[in-house]
Amino acid sequence: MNLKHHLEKIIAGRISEVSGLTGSKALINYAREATFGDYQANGIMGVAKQLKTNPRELGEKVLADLDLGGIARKVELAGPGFINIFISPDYLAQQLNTLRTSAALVQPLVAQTNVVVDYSSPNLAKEMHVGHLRGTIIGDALARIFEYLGQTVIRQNHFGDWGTQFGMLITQMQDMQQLDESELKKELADLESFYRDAKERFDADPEFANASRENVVKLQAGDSTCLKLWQAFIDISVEHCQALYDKLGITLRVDDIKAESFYNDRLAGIIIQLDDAGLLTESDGARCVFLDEFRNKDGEALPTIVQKSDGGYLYATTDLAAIQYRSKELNANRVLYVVDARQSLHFQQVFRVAEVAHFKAEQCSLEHLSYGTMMGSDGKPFKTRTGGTVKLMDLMEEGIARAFDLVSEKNPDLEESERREIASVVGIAAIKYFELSKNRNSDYIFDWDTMLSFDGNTAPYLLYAYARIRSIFRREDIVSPHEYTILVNDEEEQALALKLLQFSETVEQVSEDCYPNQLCLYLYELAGIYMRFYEACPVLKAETTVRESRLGLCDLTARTIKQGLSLLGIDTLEKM
RNA sequence: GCGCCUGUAGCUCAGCUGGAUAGAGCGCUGCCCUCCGGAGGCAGAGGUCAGAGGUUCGAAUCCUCUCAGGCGCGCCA
Repeated sequence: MNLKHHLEKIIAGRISEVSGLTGSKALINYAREATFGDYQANGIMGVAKQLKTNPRELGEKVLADLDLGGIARKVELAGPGFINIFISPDYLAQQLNTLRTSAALVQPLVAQTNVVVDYSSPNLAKEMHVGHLRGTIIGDALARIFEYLGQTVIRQNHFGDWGTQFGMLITQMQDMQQLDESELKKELADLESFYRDAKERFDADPEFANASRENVVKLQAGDSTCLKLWQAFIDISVEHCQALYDKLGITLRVDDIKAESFYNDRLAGIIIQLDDAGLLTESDGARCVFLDEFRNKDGEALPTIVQKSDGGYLYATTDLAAIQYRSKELNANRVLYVVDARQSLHFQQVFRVAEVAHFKAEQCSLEHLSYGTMMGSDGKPFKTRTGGTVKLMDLMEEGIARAFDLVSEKNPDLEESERREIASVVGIAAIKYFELSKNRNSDYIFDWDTMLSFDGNTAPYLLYAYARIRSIFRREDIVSPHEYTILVNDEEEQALALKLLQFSETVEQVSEDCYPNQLCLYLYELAGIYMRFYEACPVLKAETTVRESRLGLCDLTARTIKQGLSLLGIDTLEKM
């Protein structure tokens, strides 16, 4: 039940009736203070203005025959024309008892859509580094959320596997043609240094550089030797990535890979279609699309280059082919590009070209979900002490090691193996949650101490809150909390009940505007409200009926935290 | 030069389509409590929301300009 939407519908309908204006909005929002109720409608003032009438009078009329069907215990007009809605405890209890017995905490959305999520998309030439962390984690959380809401999610890992640097890598590999598979794997164990070596030779040795350029051409022309070497390299690189995804708890699989090379044989067709549509212009030998809305510094048209003067294609071409594939073949309703903010101009151009060229269906929405950069404590992009990029695998291992120290300090009596297990969950959770809890638009400062803190909006705090609730149910005399009937009386019970009911509102909201930090905030607030409830309302000491009701609230809280974290791609622990 | 993003408490960050007295955590000050696992609860101090105009009954939020930082801007991806 999405109470917010429900109230919006009823009250907006009432406003329309009274005002005679169709499409009036109630503008339901959470009330900021308890004295203003639980929800408030802010739409009266705007409508009154339109009608040039007194907002209080209009409010009175709206309230006159308003029937919320037992949802509210009190509805009042306040201030210049707010409608404050106080939710009835009986209604909360009734809703929670329905929720308690249902398998899912959130009902699937009525509309069934195909959602393509393009995320992670590292360059296979190199090892994944911290720059890939944020997009990978945010994209994965969004994919999970859409799936949970019953949408058909199509993950697309748009690997970079076809750029010019592969010529260089192939040349480097040519020295190893006689190696068998396991020996080759050993050579490629550290992709980073393999790449570095190749680059060094490329820069120092003209013969090597020439061979590399030739290899690019050969590769793209389908030369079998080059293709074989390329494929061997890609296979190993994909394995590296998959190991990383598994460790990080990312749902991407080999089947989700639609690398750049996948679109290779469609690129010529893209050019032809653009040409047929009369959109192509040749400029300095390159083939470009010029659109009016994009202009450069001198007010001149800004090109989207789709074919280089040497005949090669660019990533704009590949992205156009991908749009066509996703819209026309995958039948996407939404395509979400979880890609960092620096590419925003590129996407604006490509999306617009795709639209003008009809590469996408009318109702297919292309959305660039951009995100900011990870900074070090100095406020500059996050680097190693020596100024290099931080490998993702190293980062995860450091997180786990730090979590292990922390667990060992807090709980030294646990077996080491158990502490290791806890550490691997806490360390990964801390990193992921830290990324997700921030508004994706802003740059943020990476800080181990904050993300591993047990205070504040962090993974350890939530994991601890969860484990603590669960510990109640390990008592022998508590068998099946799902059976308990929930009663809602005390103020703290009401607050908790309402918050629990709002889980679906939050998840649905995130599916609309794709800000997972809203879900993090919800979980943090839920845990806080629960703590206040637990502080004020004795559970185990209460009389049977109340005790069981409160156990029911505890159980529902635990389930909600677990489900919420799971949507963010974070595991929970029964003990920690 | 043009464009995009960012600027909120000492620090790290929230603040949803404009709504009532701008919030949280850390740090600082004080208080309380022990049904689970104190990795707890409550309260206080701390803000010209970068600055200046404007729109509005109402602006951190929308518009314009200025300042500061980050990023992008024809054949890399």
